[in-house]
Amino acid sequence: MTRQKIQIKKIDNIAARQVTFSKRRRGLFKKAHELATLCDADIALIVFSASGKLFDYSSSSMHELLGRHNKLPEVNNFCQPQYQQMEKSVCANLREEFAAKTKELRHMKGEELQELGIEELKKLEKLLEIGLNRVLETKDEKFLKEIDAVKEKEALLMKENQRLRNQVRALNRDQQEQQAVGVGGSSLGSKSITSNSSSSPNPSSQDCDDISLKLGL
Amino acid sequence: MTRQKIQIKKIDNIAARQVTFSKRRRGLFKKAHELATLCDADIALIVFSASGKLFDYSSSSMHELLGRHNKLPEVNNFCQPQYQQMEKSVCANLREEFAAKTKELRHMKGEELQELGIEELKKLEKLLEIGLNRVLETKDEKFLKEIDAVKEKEALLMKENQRLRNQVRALNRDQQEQQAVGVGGSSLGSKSITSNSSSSPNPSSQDCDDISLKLGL
DNA sequence: AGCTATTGATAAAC
DNA sequence: TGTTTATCAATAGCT
Repeated sequence: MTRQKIQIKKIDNIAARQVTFSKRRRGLFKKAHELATLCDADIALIVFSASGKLFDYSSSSMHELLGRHNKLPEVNNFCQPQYQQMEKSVCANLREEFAAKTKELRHMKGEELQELGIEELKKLEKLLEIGLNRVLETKDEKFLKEIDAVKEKEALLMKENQRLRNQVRALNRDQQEQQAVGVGGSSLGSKSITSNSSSSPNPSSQDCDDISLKLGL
Repeated sequence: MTRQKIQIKKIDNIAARQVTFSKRRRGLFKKAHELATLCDADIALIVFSASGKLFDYSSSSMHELLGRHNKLPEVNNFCQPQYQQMEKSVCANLREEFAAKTKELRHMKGEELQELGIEELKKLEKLLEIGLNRVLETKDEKFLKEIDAVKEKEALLMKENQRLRNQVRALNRDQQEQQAVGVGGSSLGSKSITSNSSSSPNPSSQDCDDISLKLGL
């Protein structure tokens, strides 16, 4: 990948393969460590060289348990026990972390505080205040968003109302003109529209009032 | 590592941390695969995100075994003894609960709040207020206890001081009486006591001042 | 999610 | 293996 790009396929030359293995293995472990550190992730990494030699890395909490791999280096009957061991240790470790997390959560809920010292309580207080503030901020944001959404709806409704009002006015005008000309015949459709508009003489302003009321809460 | 070099330590910004996690995780898996392919190595890689989500990679031979992570226990019951399956399902459950607890804790710390609705945020707010109040109460209790303890100590010290003062006064009186009678001989011990008391003419009130100062902070 | 300027990783050489 | 160097790859900060 320098001097020249290489293809990702098994390296034929044995010596070159070993060299590359060493170098890339280091790089891989470094990357694993960086990811674990930067992103607070738990990582377990096991590498067997082609000759069967074992290398492993595990971040933080898993380290102790997975470290047992090193106690049985060559004797390892390969992959299966390795994996099972890893699974077990991950599980055991998970239990531990679970217990720790549960306790932390209880503390944050104000339970079992007696076991804490004053300094720990002060830290907890700060943590809770930060959390509370963030919650309040987020809640406000959500409220504002909702208000915006309602306002947008309001604008649309007012537009639509205006359109309808104009339509009604136009129809009324048409009808009056027809009556003025003395043409008595009228369709059932236009009749119903007329009756609707007459039953609520000023529908537009009333709708607006309703909306403002809703927005006012 | 581009635009600007970064330090390898936990990324504070939550969104940035998630983005980096995604990017680097891909990179790590790619590197693992390349190493396995180029150098004919067997590699197992397990990554838990901070929120408890599992990602894994394994080369060739381990693939089958590690693939079982994601499958439900009842799906693969071929060669595996039952207890291992139980272990696995227990582990899977634990992982789920762990993830849930982690999320709850994050919410309490004010992280990843966008995914919550207003009602949930209100509940969270209440929870945090309750927790915070309890912490404040407990802290106050601890402070009061400590003050009581110090006060008790103060009382004991004052008592002891009184006793010592009386003793000193008695000894001084004795000495003066002896001198008045004209008996010049005096022991080395009484000499040292005399010199001590004379170097600090009013030891009792001074001690009291010190204690009040300490209590005053 | 996609784009670059940079940093980082590393193939080839010793 | 360790070091060096010329390149290629990964990715941090933006958008």
